[in-house]
Amino acid sequence: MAAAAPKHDVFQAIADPTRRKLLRLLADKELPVTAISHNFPMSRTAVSKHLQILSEAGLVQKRKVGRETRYTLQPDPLFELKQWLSYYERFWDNKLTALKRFVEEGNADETGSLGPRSIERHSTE
Amino acid sequence: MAAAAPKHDVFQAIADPTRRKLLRLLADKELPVTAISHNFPMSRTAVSKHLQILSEAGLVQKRKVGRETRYTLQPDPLFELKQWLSYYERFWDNKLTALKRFVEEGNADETGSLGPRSIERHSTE
DNA sequence: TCATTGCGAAACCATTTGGTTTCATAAACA
DNA sequence: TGTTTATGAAACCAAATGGTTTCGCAATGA
Repeated sequence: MAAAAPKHDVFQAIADPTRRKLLRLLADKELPVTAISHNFPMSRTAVSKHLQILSEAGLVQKRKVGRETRYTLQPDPLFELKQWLSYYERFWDNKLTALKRFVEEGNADETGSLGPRSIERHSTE
Repeated sequence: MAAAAPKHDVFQAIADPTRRKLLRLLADKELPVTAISHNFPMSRTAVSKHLQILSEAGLVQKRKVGRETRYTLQPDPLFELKQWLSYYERFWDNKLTALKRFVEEGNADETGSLGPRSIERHSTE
């Protein structure tokens, strides 16, 4: 047993926009590497390496079928993220009204890469 | 507008364990750099650079007080994380919760993720 | 059998990251 | 005034990251 500490954790795995896009892509479908790579502006090998990282973080499952390796989402590790995040929920619960307005104004980004300057700084002090 | 795209986004900012620890530390307290750095096994300068990255991601606020620079948590950008994560909740949620959310959201809308109403407390507390 | 397809491993490269030490400067204090 | 304190900027470094191209090999198919 004694599962060796994985080299890549969930936080690191989702830090890269390509890998976030991969997770979305594999959320419902099971796809082989080459098909996956057609969705990205980089080599198949590069995509394959991203898939490896996701695999090390436990975020995707691979299955060999003939000469193909098919990948699909394995969402369980994301629960750790959710737990981490839950600590901070109390903070925006307080500001719920402000955030609600923000979201309803349509500022939410849907690209998955999510532009940073997301929420304007209200000088709260 | 025209605000130059910040170099660091939330996903990248929280990828580093030191920075996650910083967020926790500053969650309730407002602290100056030197005091903060006492909590970490690295130089003050190194901590300062982490704080800069968090600042660029909008996750901390700095305030100059005399010769000190005091930092505190600015949790709003974490909401973006929650939004991203919400897409995957259906995978680990039980069917009842999923149905509940579906009903509460009225339906899948623009982001395909969540509207303000889905800000809900989770059992994690 | 032989060519093709799907894939990972390896070697390589440029850039980023996370750390260091040193230095300059502004604020506080004796 | 002169000294100490708090901090950021700069220069530097090793390692990690994200990409490439080349190669080998197993599975498929003509």
